[in-house]
Amino acid sequence: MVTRADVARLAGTSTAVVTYVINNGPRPVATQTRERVLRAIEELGYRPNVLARALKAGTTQTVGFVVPDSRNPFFAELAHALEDVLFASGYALLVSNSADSLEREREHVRVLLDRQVDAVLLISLAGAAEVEQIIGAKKPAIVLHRVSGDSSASSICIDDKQAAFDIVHHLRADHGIDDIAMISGPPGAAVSAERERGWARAVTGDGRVVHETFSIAGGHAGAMRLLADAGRPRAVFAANDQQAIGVLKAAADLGLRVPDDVAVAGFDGTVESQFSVPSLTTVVQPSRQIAEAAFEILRTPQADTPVRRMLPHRLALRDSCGRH
Amino acid sequence: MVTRADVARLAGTSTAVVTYVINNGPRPVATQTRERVLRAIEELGYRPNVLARALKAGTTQTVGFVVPDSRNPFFAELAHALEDVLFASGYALLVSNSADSLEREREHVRVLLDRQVDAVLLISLAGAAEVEQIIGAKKPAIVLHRVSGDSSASSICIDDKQAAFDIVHHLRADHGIDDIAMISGPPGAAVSAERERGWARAVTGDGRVVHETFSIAGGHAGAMRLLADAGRPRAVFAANDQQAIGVLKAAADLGLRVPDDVAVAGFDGTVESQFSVPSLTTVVQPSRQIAEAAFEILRTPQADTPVRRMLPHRLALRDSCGRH
DNA sequence: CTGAAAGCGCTTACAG
DNA sequence: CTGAAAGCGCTTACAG
Repeated sequence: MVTRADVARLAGTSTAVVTYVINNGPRPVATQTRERVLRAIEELGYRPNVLARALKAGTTQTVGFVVPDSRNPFFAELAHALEDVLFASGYALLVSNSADSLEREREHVRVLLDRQVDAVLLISLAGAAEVEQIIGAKKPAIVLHRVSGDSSASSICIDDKQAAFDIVHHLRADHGIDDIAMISGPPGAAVSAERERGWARAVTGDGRVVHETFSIAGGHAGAMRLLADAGRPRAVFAANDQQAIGVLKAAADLGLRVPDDVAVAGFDGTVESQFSVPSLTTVVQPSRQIAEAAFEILRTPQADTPVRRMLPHRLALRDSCGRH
Repeated sequence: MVTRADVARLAGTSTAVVTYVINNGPRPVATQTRERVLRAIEELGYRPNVLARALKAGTTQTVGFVVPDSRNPFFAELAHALEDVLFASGYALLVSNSADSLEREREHVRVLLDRQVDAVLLISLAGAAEVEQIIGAKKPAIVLHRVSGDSSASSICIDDKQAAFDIVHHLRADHGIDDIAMISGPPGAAVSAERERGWARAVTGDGRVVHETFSIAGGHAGAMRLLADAGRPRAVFAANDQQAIGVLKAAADLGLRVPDDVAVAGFDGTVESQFSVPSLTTVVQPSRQIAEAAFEILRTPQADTPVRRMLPHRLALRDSCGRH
């Protein structure tokens, strides 16, 4: 392995000068010397050891991202957007799966901190208590969903409650459907709680809720229960697109037509929602902007007060509700 | 930040002993001393700096994984399985997206090597030429698809050609469909070339191929072209599940029934293939075993000869071909 | 069984 | 503008 010392030797300078050339500072280097160093780097095929730099400089240019399940297309889109934004600035992203276990979430945060990440992004299963761990380690914590008022973490989110209200209200007001059930996330899940509130407000308290995991299988199971009996609802609102896709499948299994027999709406706006059969009416979260906002926050030296950003959502009205 | 020196001071020992306790070696430590060290660690809430360890020990316990697109559910499943397997042994996974650009693929490999990953896993867009770069850096390279005979990389794959043959032959032999078109990947894509050969052998050379990106949109676009005209094929085999889901959507858009008007088969065996409407007949790749095999290879000190593992595939026969 | 010391590959004041 | 030297937080021969 070629090191800075090898380059310095070949260029006939000190290692400090090699560093100055590579980092364009903090001291100036004579043009001639710079040329020699550059040539030596070229000749040896030298590449700096990022680790050693990190140890000394105190920044790893690495960000951690803990999600419940990286296979969920929405989280995959978020992670992809983050990676893209970060890579452009020389950062890398370490993604961890909490697998719906609070214990694992905590462990992953710890491991990420051990690895000296510069910041931790988090989709927390519960109230984001691990955030204090991150703050304690003097690293920025950014939660990518709604947090309760007193958390010391920054957060980026859309208005989940309002968005849920909007889409459910659309079913009522524009399609005249009153009987709207909801498939929510696991009891206590931070992400779905607000969406449930928005739904409840829109249906003015009437309607069944079932709690399922945030997966296609969860949505399918929930829908099989909701739609099997005669008193089935005229519409189902699911807390995420994965569940909604499971609902579409359950309807097909039961021989029900969507949207004629039952209308379906999801939440997230993943690519697959555009191509499901039928295409899915859903709330679109601006994943790219969320990623960009996260990067912006973690780049700017933080004051003591956490940053809170609420981004706009939009509705995608498609075939699963009748397309208008 | 608490360091080993702080622990040593509080425990009244040298930093070496602290290391011996933490690493359980390589030197023995008296029980009493160990107790004192453990207590000091506890009291200070000390956590080792993984970076510093990596610099000295020469291993980062980090593995890189370069994929064309981490949002593709199959790659997401692979990455997830890898992360799971790796995490259990204290490793972390760094996922990068080559975004269908050979240049980006190369750049990502370089960046991963700069970050001193212990090994690079790769789904290569082309012939895996970057592999030599990795080998040159004296790191294990493991390609997660078929490689040509002379590569010095290890590889793990299924028999793509045979698998493609099997599923296409099933359509012919068991469903009596002769007119089977294929939607393949972009021209020259390493992953789809073998699948194309298997299809060609099964249809005995007859049938149209169109080349599209490995996405739902790609499959949709390809199918719109194939299925729009009167002389449309009776079945479409897509090079991956994403494309196949796009085909299902295109059929629905055109008012064609699947499988009555057109049968559809995919490749990969992602979770979404089980829940599409109709459910998708596909080749199932054993993602978990691929991940486990990869970890096994990178753990075992490599001989000079690359390891080649061919894992078994299976067919999932579902509604999109008539379910038998 | 334990400690003092060198060193992993960098960066950065400090002199000159 | 450049170099010698200390140090980031660890690990590991080498003595004792």
